[in-house]
Amino acid sequence: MYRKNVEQKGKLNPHVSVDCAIFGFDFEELKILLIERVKPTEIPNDYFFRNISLPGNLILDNEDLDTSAKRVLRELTGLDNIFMEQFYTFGDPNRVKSKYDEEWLKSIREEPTARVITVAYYSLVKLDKLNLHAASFAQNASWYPVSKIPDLAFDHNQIVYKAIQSLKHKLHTEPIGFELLPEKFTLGQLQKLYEIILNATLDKRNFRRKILSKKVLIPLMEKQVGVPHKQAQLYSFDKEKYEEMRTEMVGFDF
Amino acid sequence: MYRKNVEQKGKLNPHVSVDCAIFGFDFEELKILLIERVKPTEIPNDYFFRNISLPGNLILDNEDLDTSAKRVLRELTGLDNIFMEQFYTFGDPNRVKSKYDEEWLKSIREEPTARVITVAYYSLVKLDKLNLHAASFAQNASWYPVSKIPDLAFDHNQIVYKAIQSLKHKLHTEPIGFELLPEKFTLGQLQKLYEIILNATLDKRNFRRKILSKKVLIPLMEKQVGVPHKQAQLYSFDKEKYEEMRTEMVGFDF
DNA sequence: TCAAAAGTGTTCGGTTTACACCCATGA
DNA sequence: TCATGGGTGTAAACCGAACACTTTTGA
Repeated sequence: MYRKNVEQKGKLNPHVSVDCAIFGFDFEELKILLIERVKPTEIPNDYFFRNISLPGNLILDNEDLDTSAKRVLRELTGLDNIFMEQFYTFGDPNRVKSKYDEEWLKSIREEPTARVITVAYYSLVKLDKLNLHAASFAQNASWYPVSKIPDLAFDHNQIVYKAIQSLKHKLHTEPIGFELLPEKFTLGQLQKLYEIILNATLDKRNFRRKILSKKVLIPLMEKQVGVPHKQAQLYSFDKEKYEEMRTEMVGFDF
Repeated sequence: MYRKNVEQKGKLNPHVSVDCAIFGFDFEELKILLIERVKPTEIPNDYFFRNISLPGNLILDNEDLDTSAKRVLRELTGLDNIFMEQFYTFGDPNRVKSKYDEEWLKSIREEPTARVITVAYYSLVKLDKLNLHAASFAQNASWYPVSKIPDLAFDHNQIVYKAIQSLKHKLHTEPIGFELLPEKFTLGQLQKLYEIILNATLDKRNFRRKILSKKVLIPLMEKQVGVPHKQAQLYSFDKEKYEEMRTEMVGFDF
């Protein structure tokens, strides 16, 4: 059914796929969205096997790589306009690592033995925008803390590792943290996000000073409600202003 | 002949290529190595056309992407152990931009209309190690200043642009400048390299202080000779020490 | 009244910047 | 002797790091 769904939209290119490392932040941990497929197997005394992997798919033959990655995201999350960036391409001829991988490919691909290279993207989603029960939210997708990622199919553990590296690096140089937070957020939430992704503890006063000095946060006329402590000022990210500033100056460090 | 030469080594994968942006530095400018192929054409009154492009080739079917890029480099320059890094993958279905591109593909490819996505690498070579007259230095390859790059085949102008961006970025965060200089170099040469690649002027005293404070340059017992001014101290880059330091600390800025 | 996070300034030390003159060499 | 790049120190501005207490709220 999955295959059919895709084929309606064009001819699959059996040689190139995209895989997406989709990150979310729940104010506690950095999470990654993985899909699990269960398939009966012919191996005796082993009637099912689990195939946990990154969401991804073969590209369509008339489709740009970015478009393809966006499609994978939309099919899985129902979301458009998600922050997304290509970070690396994996092409080890031995990417298929186990008998399970082979079995799995046989069950979903027209050309299961074709060599496939995969272009990997990471993307950042605002969890509050995501409706996990949307009809479009297909398959057995679930969020895993990046600190507890299981054994994945193919070379996906390696891809996830590199995705996290790239994310960390990007967080140092561009204001992408906001992509993981709701439109309205507190400085405390932002700080926690930085601390968790960078795996460091930051000084509250210094962090606030630094972030506010960038002049890309808009303080809202609104405060947090329903928290058992002092209500924090809410801010939103001024993307337009940031884009302006970025074109003017070089090296806008975060 | 070119095709045959490659096919001896394995079966070509007609869907994926690698392209290499090879940079060199002659103490004056940053240069890039481009190849030019001239082919008779059937277009009336237009008996030849020029095809200037990045060196690149289809990958072999049993070959890793990095290996493939190394092969392209070795076939062209005769050099092994060159600094090399994958920076982006280009997969626009309309990468073939002109009638010339189509013609060219027809003359060299088994499947000239197949869609090809290309994994792009940049690499840095020490010009003094390169023997332009080596037998292995095939085809009409020549160095172009990056400030004067002609119209290239396919989407290669775009690839070059992104390669230069990546190189600049990398130069800020890692000591890759040494890869473009001879083993023994002066601080003046190093500074000039930074100034040219980053397109900025740097203060001599501050530059020296900063570079020397990293403690990865070994002052040699040797001075420049044959220059019509004071002879400069020669240095070499202590790669081992740098690797050590890098694993210990994070964020070794250049 | 308690727990939990919000909010707020100052000091210190290191880093970055700006800046100018004499030196050694080959032509 | 001239043109060319090599080599050097210091002061001021700036930036990052460290650090502690009061406030507001809901439970």
